[in-house]
Amino acid sequence: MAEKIQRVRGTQDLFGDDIARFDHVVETFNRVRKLYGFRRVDTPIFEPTAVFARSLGETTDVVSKEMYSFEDRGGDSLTLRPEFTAGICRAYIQNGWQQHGVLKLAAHGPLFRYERPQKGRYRQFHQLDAEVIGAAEPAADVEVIALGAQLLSELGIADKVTLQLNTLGDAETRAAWREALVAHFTAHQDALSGESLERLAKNPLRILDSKAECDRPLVAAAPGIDAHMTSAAGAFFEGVQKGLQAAGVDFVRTTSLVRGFDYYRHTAFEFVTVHLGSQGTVIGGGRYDGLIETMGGPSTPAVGWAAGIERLGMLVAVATTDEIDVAVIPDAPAAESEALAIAARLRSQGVSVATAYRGNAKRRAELAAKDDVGAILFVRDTQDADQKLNFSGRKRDGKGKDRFQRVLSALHPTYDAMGGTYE
RNA sequence: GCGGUCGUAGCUCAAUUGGUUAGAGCGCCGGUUUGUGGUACCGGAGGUUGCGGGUUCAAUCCCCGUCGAUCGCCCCA
Repeated sequence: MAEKIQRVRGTQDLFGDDIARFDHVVETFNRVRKLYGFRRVDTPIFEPTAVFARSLGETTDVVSKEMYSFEDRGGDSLTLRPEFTAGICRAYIQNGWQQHGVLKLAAHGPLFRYERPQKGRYRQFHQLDAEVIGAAEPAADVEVIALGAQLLSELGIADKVTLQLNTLGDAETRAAWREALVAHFTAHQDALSGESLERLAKNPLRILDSKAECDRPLVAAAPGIDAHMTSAAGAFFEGVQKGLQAAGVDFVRTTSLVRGFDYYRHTAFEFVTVHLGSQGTVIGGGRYDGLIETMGGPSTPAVGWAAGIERLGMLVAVATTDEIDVAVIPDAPAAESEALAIAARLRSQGVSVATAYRGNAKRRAELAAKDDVGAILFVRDTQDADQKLNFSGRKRDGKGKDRFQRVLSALHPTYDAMGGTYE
């Protein structure tokens, strides 16, 4: 045998229970987003590298180290999308979607990041995405967050997840707060962990969610954003909080919740769980009023979130596999073609049918049992109409009579008699 | 990128301080049995113990490397 080829590191082959969970999450998302009027959008899986490089800032580590970038045959630098937002913004700008006024968009699909895989973190992973583009009002933040909350609720995992909420203020607030943080941590830099010392130079806000024990007291003593908040930014955050309360969405103010990039303004939020180890964020989002302008578009306010499908899938109860209504089994080889005709008839009438390709009736009944079908319809090789069909309910779930009647009414009228058992 | 743990039939796992021919269940294939409510019987195939090197009379077991999985760190758009 030739050498085995294995899947690329950090990718997954989804099947069975895994893909059932995956589908359940996506289907639930599609149902819920329609309740909020979010329209589907689908943008390319790869884009010019500039789409992501420009949105993130050319020099950041994520751009240089964590993107799947390559040259195509024409020599252009392309990148497999590491996020939805930048591609959607590119589409918004390119297609002039301002014409639609406030746009509420939903997307889902694969994303790619070159990272060390761990639980709930893959190199090809999948997200749900929701964005409101063109609205500067707190009500937009409230609506996207409420959408996320209802999604979690309908997935049956709301009790496992907490909404953490914070504000990064407007540009003025953020700059003043950042300056105060740098001053504070610089004054105590000999007490900082080595990692936080690096953050102090590169990304001081990130010190706030440091996991190092020695940083705790310094973080606790760090200046909060509230003292530096402009009245406009304070009013905005107040509006978001009031709106969430009105919408019945519980949240916890989490002053350590920050974002790494400059285009983020005002609201930042994450739905987090303690059930998935260190990769506990299942939905993360915020307001990014500065992004579209940074990418060369008109100054456009926007807010949105993305959710990890794999992570949500790990939290949901096992979705039941697609149940088959009935297995049609010929009792003898001579009844095979009649069984096929009956199966075709039932399927055309909306009854799902399992058929086996080989084996005697006993064997096929065993296979049907293994596949968890709801009932078995035996087809006998006989001219006696009363003995032709035998229906046997298999499951004690109280739906036996219903299955029997569905099968009976879906059969061709020439089958006017059927023996057997059902509940 | 850094550190810990792990890697044995298709799957889940065994195998005495390093010791003979690496086992079981499930699954798969074949047969028997004759009909069906998650459970019958008999048999069979299937492994270079992730891969490569080293130590040893002898390695699934010890050492090094590598690939992969997993947990944490870094990062997190």
